Amino acid sequence: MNMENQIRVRFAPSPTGYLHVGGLRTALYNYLFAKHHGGKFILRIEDTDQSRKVEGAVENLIETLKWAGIEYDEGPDRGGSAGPYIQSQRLDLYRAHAQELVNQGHAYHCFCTTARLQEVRQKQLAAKLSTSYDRHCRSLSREEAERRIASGEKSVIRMKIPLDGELSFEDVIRGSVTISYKMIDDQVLIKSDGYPTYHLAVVVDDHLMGITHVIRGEEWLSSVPKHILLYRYFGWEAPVLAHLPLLLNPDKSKLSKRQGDVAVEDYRTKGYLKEAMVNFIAFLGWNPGDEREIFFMDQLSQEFSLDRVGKSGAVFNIEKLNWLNQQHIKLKSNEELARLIKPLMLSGQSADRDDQYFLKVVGLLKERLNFPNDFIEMSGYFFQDPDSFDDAGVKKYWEPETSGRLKLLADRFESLPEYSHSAIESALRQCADELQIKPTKLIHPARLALSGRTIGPGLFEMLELLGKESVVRRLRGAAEKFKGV
RNA sequence: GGCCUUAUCGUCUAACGGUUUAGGACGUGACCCUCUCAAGGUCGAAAUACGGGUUCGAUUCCCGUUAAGGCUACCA
Repeated sequence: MNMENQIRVRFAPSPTGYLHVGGLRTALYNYLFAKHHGGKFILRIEDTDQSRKVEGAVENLIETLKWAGIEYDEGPDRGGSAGPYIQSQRLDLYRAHAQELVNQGHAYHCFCTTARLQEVRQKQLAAKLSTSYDRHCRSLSREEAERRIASGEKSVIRMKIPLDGELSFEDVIRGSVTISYKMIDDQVLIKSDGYPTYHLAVVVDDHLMGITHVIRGEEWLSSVPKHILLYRYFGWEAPVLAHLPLLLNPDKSKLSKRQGDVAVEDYRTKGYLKEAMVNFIAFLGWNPGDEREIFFMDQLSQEFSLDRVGKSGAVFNIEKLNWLNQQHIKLKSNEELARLIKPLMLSGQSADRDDQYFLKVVGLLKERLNFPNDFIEMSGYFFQDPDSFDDAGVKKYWEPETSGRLKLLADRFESLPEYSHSAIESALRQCADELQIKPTKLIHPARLALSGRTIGPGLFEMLELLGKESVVRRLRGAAEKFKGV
């Protein structure tokens, strides 16, 4: 592979707290695109807004990406040849580049106060005009600007937008887009605190880091002209652009916290598998073009292509996520699933049983799990005798003769020379036969006696796994307990 | 308000002018399987926002309307 032509993409979140599911998708698409083309995926932290900085957010972001299996080749904690990967550590770079723009006449110092800016805006609003900076300082001479800076006056650096004309650019997903310069403000490049704005930093970094493709959310589409203009001012080649459709609430508004969880970690703590999450997120805006639905990360990277990314926003449909979660649980081996479940259990819940037994319980309950967590609530009776019995179940299944029947059944099981699934089943059916009742008259009460519930795995699998001793004990115990019913 | 973007079943989407009675999946309804619950299977209801063009032929191309979303900060 030719290094010159190697594809380099990046995910550039700002550390304002948690990783948003929309951010996860952006990261995922970038990652998949890089992997698919044998390129590099870079993580860059965009922390140029000091007021929005959140303690621990970077670590949290990194941790969540790693959980999802999105590994980056270069980033804050990994290093790389294009570092540093945190924008607050690159301030000199932005200032130097902004100065270059000033020197070339593509940008200028602006001394307008916040108060004046607000006043201008108020007037525009009152006159029902669209709000924009009135370019008050654009005509200041270099000499005057130098003088005011020297005298200690605060300023920002703004880029010059052409006064008329328009700019067209190509987006991989959206095709050709044209925006008139009249609609664009003389954007602030360097803020009065010396930090760059997003627009300057993103262009400088993407270029310096050799980014070939910018894949990001649609909310950036409108600011592309500013970026393209900056590339031109610097004499750089702009990367290929791809603006992803947004993720939506069920009511089609932009996905927000009010209508459900938006933090990836929330889904993680709820017990969604990373495989399900990745599979689901990948399909929000992309599909393989055929009818396959279940995908793992490596298949996704093999097949991912920007050509198959849609243009319209996608509702985050939790029902489908749930289904995918269930599918991925079923696809896990008992061993894998057990590894996920074990840490969730209280130490006493399964401590007295060996791993083989635990694994078998997992296997028996796997199909019934929507979340790994469900196992805890479902599996109690596999580890200790039930201490409560479903009232409605007792009422429904327990007849006056039932206790006697279960005692007989217990006797039969006890004397079974070989305690296997088929032996258990034929013993029970034979028993029912002798009692001249249908097997279900034994099956339902037996399940109740063994588990305290009316729902659960097949009775014979359960009986076998529980073992003769505890089955006999539980049958007799329940028979005694409910003999007066 | 202005600018930009988008528009196929409730939801995610397929169909890159004709192979389409618009396909699949989730959800939903019925049925089957069955010792319960799941799982699985079968069948069903369910969509091209609207109006104009272009074309022999439009879900697909163009225009308009409508609706939704994004942007409109010294936030990203």
